[in-house]
Amino acid sequence: MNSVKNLPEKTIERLSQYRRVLLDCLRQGKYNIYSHELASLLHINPVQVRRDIMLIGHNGTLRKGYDVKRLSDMIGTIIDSKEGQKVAVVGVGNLGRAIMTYFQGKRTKLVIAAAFDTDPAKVNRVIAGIRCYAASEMEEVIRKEGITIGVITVPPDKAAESAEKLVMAGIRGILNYTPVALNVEPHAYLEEYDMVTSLEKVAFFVKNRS
Amino acid sequence: MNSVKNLPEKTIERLSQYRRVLLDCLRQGKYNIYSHELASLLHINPVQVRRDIMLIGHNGTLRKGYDVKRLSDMIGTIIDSKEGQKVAVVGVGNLGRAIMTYFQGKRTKLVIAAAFDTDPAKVNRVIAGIRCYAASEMEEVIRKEGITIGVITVPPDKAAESAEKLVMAGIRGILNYTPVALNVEPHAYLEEYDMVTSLEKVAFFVKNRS
DNA sequence: ATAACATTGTTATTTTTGTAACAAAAAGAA
DNA sequence: TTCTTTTTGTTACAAAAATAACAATGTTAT
Repeated sequence: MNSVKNLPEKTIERLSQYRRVLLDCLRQGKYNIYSHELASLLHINPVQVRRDIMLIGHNGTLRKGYDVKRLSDMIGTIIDSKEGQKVAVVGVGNLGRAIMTYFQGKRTKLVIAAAFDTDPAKVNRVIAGIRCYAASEMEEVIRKEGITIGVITVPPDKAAESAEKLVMAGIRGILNYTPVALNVEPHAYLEEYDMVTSLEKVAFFVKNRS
Repeated sequence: MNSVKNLPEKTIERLSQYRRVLLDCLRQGKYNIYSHELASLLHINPVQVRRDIMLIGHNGTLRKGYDVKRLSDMIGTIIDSKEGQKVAVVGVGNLGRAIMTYFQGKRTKLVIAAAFDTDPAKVNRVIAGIRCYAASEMEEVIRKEGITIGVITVPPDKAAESAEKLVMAGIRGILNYTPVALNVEPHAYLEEYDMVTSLEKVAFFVKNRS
């Protein structure tokens, strides 16, 4: 079977990036775009762009490139859920707030619906447009709101506990920003990102450049 | 040639993660670790762990695993620079502060030495232990301090300008957290990370799970 | 002492990802 | 019209990454 479910992981990442660029284009009144333009905006190869677009079953127009609106809609049908998905941010520290602020009114299909923290100064307040609940209410709120994705931005020592609570609440996907490897399989899809690793990687390549 | 410079990119990322786990082990008084333990802590395959460790020319002891201290030191010789490297954070918003706080006193070989912002309320103050300078002083401070790496955490519309300034100041590596693809080649090594893409990826896999 | 086991180190194989090559066809030039 | 150029769509190839297979060998059990 060659359906959308089998798209390569890297292609999914790039689709998200293509759409970001495409939405910028629309804002600027640009209605067509060539594969090589998309490619150079993202520092990748034009062939890869065409290949990705082929894989999702879209097609462009010879010598006119891709219709920006149509392509971005098409990407939407691939990566968005029809009814949208709700996201919870667990941990309203600097990083949590960064994400909440960043998403404010950005996507309609991926909405941050709740934040959780243990700090009484934050609980029951609205931060960056998002209601902050007590961590103890997590299961209840997640179920009631139908939240499917959790973003963990708590301090490292609270990470495992937060993940466990999310899983208990029936969460389906977790994006973990703490440097603690979580164990949530097979209940939830897990994506981990560690800023230190990224920075150390940059440092390594800086050091080893001729 | 099969030197350290030719290590696969993914291996570099994993080395950073191995070290993180190894340092945790040391703190907990665990002095030996098996490849399968390291692997399960990072959700990867034990063979990959052994292979990575082989590639850096380290070796363990049969049936005793790897010496935690020796291995973590060895990883240090690969990914750290002997004299260390200094990092600047450009943009002291929520995300910038998250990174500054996070690094406070963590690594000795990778030190955040300065932050930059345009907000007068932040300039010339010390935030999370780091001196915040005016953006206009960027070139001067970076050269004077010998800063080699820049982390960009400004709002999207300031991203290109910030990158340009960093390059002008002779920066060698950039970690870009804004959703704007920068063009800094061939002056600096560039690593980009977009939180929206990560979240959309999680959303996609949540949606497409059986 | 011998057998069974556990674990590393390494080579071989498979899978995934990226790139090159090129046919097809529309647009413009001669 | 016919030729050249440009750009897509697709297949073929190459590179990178991950996994499997297995030899080597020390350890424990019998």
